[in-house]
Amino acid sequence: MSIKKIAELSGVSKSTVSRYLNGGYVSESNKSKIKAAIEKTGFIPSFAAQSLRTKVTKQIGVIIPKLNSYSISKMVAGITEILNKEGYYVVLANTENNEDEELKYLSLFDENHVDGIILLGTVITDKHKEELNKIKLPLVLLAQYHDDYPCVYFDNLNAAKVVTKKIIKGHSNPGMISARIDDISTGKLRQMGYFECLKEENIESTGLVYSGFGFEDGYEACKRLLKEHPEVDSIFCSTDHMACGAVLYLNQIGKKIPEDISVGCVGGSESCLFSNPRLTNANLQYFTSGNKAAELLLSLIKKENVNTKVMTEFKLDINGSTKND
Amino acid sequence: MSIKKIAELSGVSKSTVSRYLNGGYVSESNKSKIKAAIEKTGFIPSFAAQSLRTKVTKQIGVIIPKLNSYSISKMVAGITEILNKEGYYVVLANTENNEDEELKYLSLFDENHVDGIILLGTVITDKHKEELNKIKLPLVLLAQYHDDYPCVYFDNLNAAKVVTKKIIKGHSNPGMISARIDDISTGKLRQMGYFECLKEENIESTGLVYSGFGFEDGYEACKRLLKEHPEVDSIFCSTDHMACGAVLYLNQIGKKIPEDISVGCVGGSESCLFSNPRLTNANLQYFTSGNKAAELLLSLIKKENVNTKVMTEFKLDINGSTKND
DNA sequence: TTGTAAGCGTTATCAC
DNA sequence: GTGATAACGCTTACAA
Repeated sequence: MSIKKIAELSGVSKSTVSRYLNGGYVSESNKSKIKAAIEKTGFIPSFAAQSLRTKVTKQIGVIIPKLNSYSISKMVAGITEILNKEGYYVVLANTENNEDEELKYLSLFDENHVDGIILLGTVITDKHKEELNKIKLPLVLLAQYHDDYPCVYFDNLNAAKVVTKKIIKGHSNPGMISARIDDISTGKLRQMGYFECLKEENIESTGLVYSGFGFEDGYEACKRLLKEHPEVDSIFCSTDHMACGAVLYLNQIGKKIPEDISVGCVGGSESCLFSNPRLTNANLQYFTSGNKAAELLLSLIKKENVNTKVMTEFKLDINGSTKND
Repeated sequence: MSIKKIAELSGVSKSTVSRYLNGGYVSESNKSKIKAAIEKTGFIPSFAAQSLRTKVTKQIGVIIPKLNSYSISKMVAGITEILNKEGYYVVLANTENNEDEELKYLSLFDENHVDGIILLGTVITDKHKEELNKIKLPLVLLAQYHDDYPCVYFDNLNAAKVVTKKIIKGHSNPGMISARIDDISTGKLRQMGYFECLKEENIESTGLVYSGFGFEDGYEACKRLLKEHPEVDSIFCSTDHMACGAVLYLNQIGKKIPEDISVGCVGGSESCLFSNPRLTNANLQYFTSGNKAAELLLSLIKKENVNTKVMTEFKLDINGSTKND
């Protein structure tokens, strides 16, 4: 089925059908003839022919490092929500944390395959920069800040600060379970937030231990923290998964949360609800950030003049793991 | 940049470049000239022109009801793993549980936009069947069984049966928290599995309550179950989220798991690990099922003669919420 | 308001 | 082995 067939069926020329499809001048009588023919045949214009001709694909490339985490799923969901609503298709490239794959898709997408690109949460290496600078298409970085490119990112520092402030209420020996600081967002910035808060409140940190991102890692880290600093009575964790592990350990050794020890984290995934008690956390609102990234990209595609550095807001979600004022 | 430019740069014709790209006859000397030109320019063939000409898009449409759940994320991850590896792009359509959207994407995709379609876990209505029967492209249903279409689905009944068998070890008053049975996979089949097991083991069910899918729902359902049947000493839950809620309630009222009461479920998401103790569950291996669906679709595209009804295997994951033999 | 014709960047056919 | 040339299905000047 093609525009040519529709033209024949309705007794007009190809161009008239094309004009009908694209909202150009068509007489009422022809309009109805064409409409009838299209409905009868279920005709849908060829995507390939359209984009070959117009250089518009109505597709957006979304490059993700992995699809297994709550946060990434939510961001992608937020992206698709906006994009599908606006008539765009989302082309998903899952790189499984493989930098070369990332670069491959970047250049693959750039060659008229899509109208814009969203690159999700990877470390931007020099190789990336080299490739990114070649990109001719509008591009948005999501979940990471970078001076040189449009981006949507989290307020990691303040999120950490606000949670820390909450967990130390009614406690005097704060501790932290931190992600490694070579991870800027999750490690460094959140740790900075913790220390900035303590400084403002004029309290010393009692102890800090490093931990991997997993639930188990948090469990082990908590054990270590309490062994080294048994007097710790509040724990701020870089991520929710770690915090869940910590809570499990505290439960197992009979600590009362939040009476004996309070816990808080940055994140906001479901795991915060599954823990007992529920975790006080700074909810990063991943879904919304996905929305924002999609909106920013659409603005760039439309060549609108917009702010290309978008920091998303977090929401302090107060639950049973911290004392009330 | 186009094949024509490359031809000029390397002093051959368009067709020779095309042949080079597609592995046809090209002399060694021309090969190296063309190779050099392509490398210098970073040329990538136009996706639109290729698919207009060949009718092959190297894109697969994946239609999902939502992207917010662990199971769907995992399945999509499994799909992208295989497809990206095979050089296909995944075009994701998120319908937000909207049936009309689903039908829209089905017909949109069918018109040469993609080479095949994976439709993920929705109820197949009559309207769906009407639309599905129109589809000319290869199509695979994932996470649901249907007589009329190729599909990859879970062994819900046996998964439930095996978990039930495990939780009743050392207990004599089984109870169940069940999803509503109008949901065939999650509700009906898993309930059937529970009862089939009890029948084989010659035990009566002490009590059954219905519950929504949420964590909270499981919590409330567990409360109800124990109120109506305080003697219940093992609980089988249709899903992991429900089970987590149940475990939380049991912890709160001071029941010892698994000594006083054992708990198990079908599912296998992270939440099973976050609960205390960890939940014995039938892991449905969502990721693998995504793999399988992608593989089946690729076989169909290649017109290979394969079995179009694929039941995936589950894995009994034994954890602290049930007694050992 | 409509139709003709050119062209988007490929691949496929065929003659050389 | 190679190069013209037509064709894929659409949009868009331009002419009518």
